[in-house]
Order: sequence, then structure tokens, then C-alpha cells
Amino acid sequence: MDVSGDAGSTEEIPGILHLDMDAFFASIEVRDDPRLQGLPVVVGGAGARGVVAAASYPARTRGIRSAMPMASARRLAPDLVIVPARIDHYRQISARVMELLADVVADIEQISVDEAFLDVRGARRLFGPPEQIAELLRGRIREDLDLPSSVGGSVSRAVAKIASARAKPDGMLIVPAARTAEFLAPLPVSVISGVGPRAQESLARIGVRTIGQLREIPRSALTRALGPRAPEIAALAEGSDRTGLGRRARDKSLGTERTWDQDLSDPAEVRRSITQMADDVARQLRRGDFVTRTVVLKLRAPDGTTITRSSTLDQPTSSGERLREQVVSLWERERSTMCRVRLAGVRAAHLEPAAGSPVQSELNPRAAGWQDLEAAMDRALERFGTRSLERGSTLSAAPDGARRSPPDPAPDTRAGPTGRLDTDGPHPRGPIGR
DNA sequence: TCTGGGGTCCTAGGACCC
DNA sequence: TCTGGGGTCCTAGGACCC
Repeated sequence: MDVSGDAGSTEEIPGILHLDMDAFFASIEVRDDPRLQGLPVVVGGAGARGVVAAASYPARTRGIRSAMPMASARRLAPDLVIVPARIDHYRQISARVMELLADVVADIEQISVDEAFLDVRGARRLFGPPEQIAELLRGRIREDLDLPSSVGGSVSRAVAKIASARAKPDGMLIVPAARTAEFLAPLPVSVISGVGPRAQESLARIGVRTIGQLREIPRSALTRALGPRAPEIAALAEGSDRTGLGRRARDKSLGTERTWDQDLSDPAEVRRSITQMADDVARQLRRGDFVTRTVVLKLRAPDGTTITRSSTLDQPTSSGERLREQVVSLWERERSTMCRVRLAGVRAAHLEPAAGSPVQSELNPRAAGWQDLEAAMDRALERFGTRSLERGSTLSAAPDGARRSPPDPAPDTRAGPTGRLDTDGPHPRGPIGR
């Protein structure tokens, strides 16, 4: 590697760009309904325990931020407009954004629905210096989708990401290699990706609040404060990381969870919910052509204590029946200690591509019957929507069938990510989650 | 009326095998 | 009879990100 090399020859090109859509979900909602223009708009859940997923800039000037409880947001802006999230819609627009980027730049790493890294060093011949490419990309997104975006550029990924955040809204900031230190020094350590509340607290205890201060601190003190992550964070702080763009890692897990406005105290209700979640997760697996071997049940008590319990299967599966069995047996082991439940979730981990995994039907003819049934249910759901079909057993509240309760009063199909199946047929989950 | 829902990555201990 | 060390898998929890 030609780090530092002979001074004065060629300066490193700030050719790593980070493009980030501005207030993505909220900008889309405002674009789609011009009456919302200029208003404090947030996307998120309106319920008692809802939080803000995205806030428009007028909302931000009132102090509203994403991840803020909706109740607090309402206090800050009594005229707040709350729009429920339309995840599939955002995913489609995200896919279009990525297409526009790919028209110009070959080397792209999408890192979430609304952001991507681009290595433009190879595109300079055709499109000019990074600044010019950044403006070209932002212009195309604006023309094609009528949405604002911001771009940061640097020799380092971490610094490019910091720069795009400083460029917002609707701006661009390219940091020349030689001015990296100067740019970073006054910024709070929290701008470094990977430095969350805990790490900030540890750093504050040794008097470190800015990146400039972080650079001054002896490495040994840094290690005491941050543990094994110290070297990595130090490198980010110096802007000296030269991690290239990687391909987006394959999906590793997938799941769904739900927080209730009012804690559940009836174990039968918990059981019914988690079996529905297991079905939902199984359906997502089949849609994405995945199988899983590890099923994880997550439970949160009213006081916030969260536990996870997992079980690993002998054979990978995408069968709702298998997932339900696992999840229910995990629940049966915990129900005596978890009297009230605020949140429950089901997740499938260690995903593998379905093709190439051992075919269960050969081992178990009964499973083959289930596979056929579940495939038929998938097709029906795609055609008629989520509420058209529910399995008999999920309608029965008590395991012994003592009481049959009606299906959920319906308001909250929204809870699951597959709430909207009506859009674009079987797309394998899009690259939304990571 | 204090904290959502989708994820990733890391650590650490115990079991088990060689 | 007592003694390893390394590797891998599983489970649980926690920090962090968007």
C-alpha cells in the first residue's frame, strides 16, 4: 500500500462518497401529499408506545428527532402530522434510487434503505472529479424522484459518512485528504459510527468529548475506556481507515416483533401472538427462498428486562408448523417467570438459501403435506391479502381448545413487515434490512 | 403515557470432540 | 490418575445502527 509514500507527488482523491436521502420516509410522504409541505410531519406509530421513524425538517426545527417517543413529539408540536409508515412503498423508491446510482457508478455498497457508499475513483474519466459526480447523482435523484439527498466525500468511508451528515439538508461536502484532521477535530465523538451512548459515556469519563481530544489521548487510556474496539475507533477518528467497499452481506436473520400498548397478562394471548409471528416469519423465509435452523423467541417484561431464548433444529426449515412448535415450547419454559409481557418477537437466525438444503419431505412425509399446504396459503395470501386466511389453531386462545376467540380486531396487521403484500409480488425482502 | 421494529456484530461460557 | 489445548457449535446478552 502506498500510504504516506513520497510527499508531494499525488494527493489522495476523496473518491469515497456517501449518499444519504434526507428524512427519507417523511420526504416521500410530503412529496406524495403536497398539503403536508412546510408542516411538521413524522412517520411512525401513533399508539401510546409509538416512536418517530422519520421527521421532516419543519418537525426537526421544533426539536423532533427520529427514535423519539411519539408522545414527546406531540408535546413539542401540537400540530404534528403523524403518517403511518408504508414500508413497501419506501422500498420501491429505494430500489429506484439505487438504480439511478448504478447508472453512473459501478462500485456501490448499499447499507440501508436510504443510503449507500460509492467508490467513484473509477468514474472520474467519464464524469469528472468527485464533486461533479456527487452533484450529478443528487440532480438525477431530484429530477427522477423529486426527493432531496445529501452527499459526503472523503478518502475514508467513515469520514464520508460524517461529511454527508454535515451536508444536510440537500447539500454536498467533500473533505480533501489534507484537511481531514482539521474537519474532524471539533466534532463530538458521537458522530463516529459505532460510538453510541455507552461509548460516549466511557469517553466522557476520561475527558474526551471531541474527536480532536480523542486523538490526543494515549492509546492505553483509550483501550481502558473502550476495550477491544479502541484501535478501530482510533483509526476512524484519525480518518485513516481505508476499508474498501464491500458487497452487502447476505441476510443473516429475519424476524418480527410487536410491542403492545397495554402489557399482555394472559399467557394464551402471548401464545397466540407468537404462533402468528412464527407463521409470518416462515412466510418471509419462503418469500426470500431461505431456510433457518435457529429460532429465537424474544420477550420483554413491563420493566424493560429483555430475554431471548433460542433453539436450534436438526434440519433447516421454512415451515410455519416447525417454527410454531419451537416458539411455543420456548414460551412454555418461560411463561411462569414472565407474568406480563410488553413485547414479544420471533426471529429466524442463521439463514441459508433454500436451494441446496436437505429436502425435508424425503425424510418426513408428513412435512411434505405441510409444505404443500403452506405453499397454497402463501399463494392465497398474495392474492387476497393478509386477513383472508388464518389458521384454525391460531384462532384458538387456549391450547386445549377450551375457548375460541375471534381473530384480533384487525387494527394491527400493520405490526408485521408483511402487512402490505399488495405491491409488487414476490420480491425477496428488498435490500432494506441489514 | 419513557423507549418501536428491523437488523448486525461481538463477547463469553459451556458442551463436546480430538 | 491427572492433565493439556485448540476448535467448533450453541446459547444468551448487550451495544449499536437506521
